[in-house]
Amino acid sequence: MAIAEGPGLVPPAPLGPLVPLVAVGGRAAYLLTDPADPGHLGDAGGDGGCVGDLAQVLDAARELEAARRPRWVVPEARHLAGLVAEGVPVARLWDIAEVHRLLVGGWSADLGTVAAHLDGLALDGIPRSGPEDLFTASAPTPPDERPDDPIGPDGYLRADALLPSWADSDERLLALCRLGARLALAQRERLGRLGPRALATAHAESAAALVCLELERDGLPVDRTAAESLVQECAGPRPRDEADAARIRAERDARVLAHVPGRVADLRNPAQVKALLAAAGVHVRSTRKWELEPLRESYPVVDALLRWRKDERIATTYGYRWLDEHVGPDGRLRGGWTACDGAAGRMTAQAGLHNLPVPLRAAVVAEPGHVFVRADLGQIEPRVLAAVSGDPAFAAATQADDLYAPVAAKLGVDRPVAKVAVLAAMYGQRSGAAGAALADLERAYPVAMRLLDQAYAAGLAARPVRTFGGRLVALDTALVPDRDADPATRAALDAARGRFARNAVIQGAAAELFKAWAATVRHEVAPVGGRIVLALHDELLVHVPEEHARAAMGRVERALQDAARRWLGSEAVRFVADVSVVRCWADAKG
DNA sequence: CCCATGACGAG
DNA sequence: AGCTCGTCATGGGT
Repeated sequence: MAIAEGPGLVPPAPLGPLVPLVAVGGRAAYLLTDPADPGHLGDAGGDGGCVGDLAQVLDAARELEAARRPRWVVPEARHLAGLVAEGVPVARLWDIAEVHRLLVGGWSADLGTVAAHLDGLALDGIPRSGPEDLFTASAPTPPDERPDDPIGPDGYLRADALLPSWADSDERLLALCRLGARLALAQRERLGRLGPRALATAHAESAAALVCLELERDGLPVDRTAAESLVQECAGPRPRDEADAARIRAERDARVLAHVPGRVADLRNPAQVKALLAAAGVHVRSTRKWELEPLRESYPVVDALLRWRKDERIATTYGYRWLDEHVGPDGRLRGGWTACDGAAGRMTAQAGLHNLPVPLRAAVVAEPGHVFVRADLGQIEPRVLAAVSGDPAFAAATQADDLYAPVAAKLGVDRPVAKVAVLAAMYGQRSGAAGAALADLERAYPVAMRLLDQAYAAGLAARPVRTFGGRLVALDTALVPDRDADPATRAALDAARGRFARNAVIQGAAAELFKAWAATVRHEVAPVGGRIVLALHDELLVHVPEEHARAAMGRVERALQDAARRWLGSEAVRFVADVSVVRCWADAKG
């Protein structure tokens, strides 16, 4: 969880020219900085920058990208959406928002928040846009002597600084560029204090934001006809109108209700479902799936209910409406992507891209002449634990294809016992019996176990932790007991924070490695026409012309070795990926 | 109309 | 095991 101090294992990335860019409304601007002195900015009048109409600035930016490979500095990656939409393979980025999330945790990272944070101003004083109320309208406002400065007279970023209403002149767009450069340099200075690895993480997180933009641009190839027939199997035919939809819904409900004659219940209401089940002689604490699953063999009504839920899920969430809304005329399923969530820093996706029900994966099909190179990381979390803890014995175990085999041998237990023990150590199992093996684990891998214990203790005490790559995970805002909570509730919440922290240092570090891998894959497969079309925590789907499938496989594998070596700064821990070529996502072995 | 909660999908 | 996310639904509040 701590950043390794001492001699840097990771060589500092070459700085390269930083080029702040902003795009607001139909206009944009960028300014070159002096690589030797990034604080010194160019002059937009000469060759030192460009400002004006968006299309014109993008033309110049495209040339600059090809010629100089600058590191674009943007308030958030979306400012580069214009370039990305044109298919420009933007190589390097400094995403101020992503770097802020890395440095201070949480998700809020608008430019006003970043500026206030770096300038040492209270965050609750940040001016917010919106209709002025009587209070703010009557409050005295300091004289505005520098109307073209995005920082207002109160020291805060103007609420409308990135809106077309304010950023409507060359002068103001260029002032925003200068502000972006200043903030990026301040962020870099703070990252430097955390060690060289944090700077590398900042670059990788920014690259992940570019991956997200391209995922949104390219979408996931879907065979709409196949998808519709899969939906039909669960949800029935496409309803002609509202009455038809109600009829189909009633038919689906009837298949459950028929098991309990003489009773009606709204199956979408858990309380009524519980009563319905009780009437059928099934008494449960809740109607959760894991509680009902063991009963489905003995009670037909339970089996019918669980089938109903599965079909209802398709009908409501992944049905015709979902296809209509998210699958474009080009057969691509598109949703929004974010490079990190507000917790440990995993990528997130909307439009169901991160939780497609397994049956629907049969509809994810490569386009004619293309295939998918599918790759997923094997046993990623225990391997990451070995890496971030620096435990030499555990690192030795990662040399095996199956990490649990040497662990089992060392503990003198069967493999399933070793696996449960390792997972219990990482995630804090409360039930079940990993007991004796857990104690052996402490003796066999004390360094790794100590890292987990320290994270747990930090969570208990509501102290923040940092991931291996430097991401701050706050623990003083979540899972906080009420003032009048009883001791038992407090203890439960403390323990929950402990488990959360223990999980965050593993899950967060795994997310960092995954994103570094994804960014490297993006770069490596581009020359053979490959595009990442899905990123799923430990799995990548790359869409590639079939004649380049073999080459792309090799590049995906090599990207892992490169990314892991750069991320970890050594080859002490082995990371493995299962890579295969498939036409349809469902053809991949699970 | 917003928000907490239950439920469930994925990793 | 345990943790994260997004989505849809209900129901109780404002």
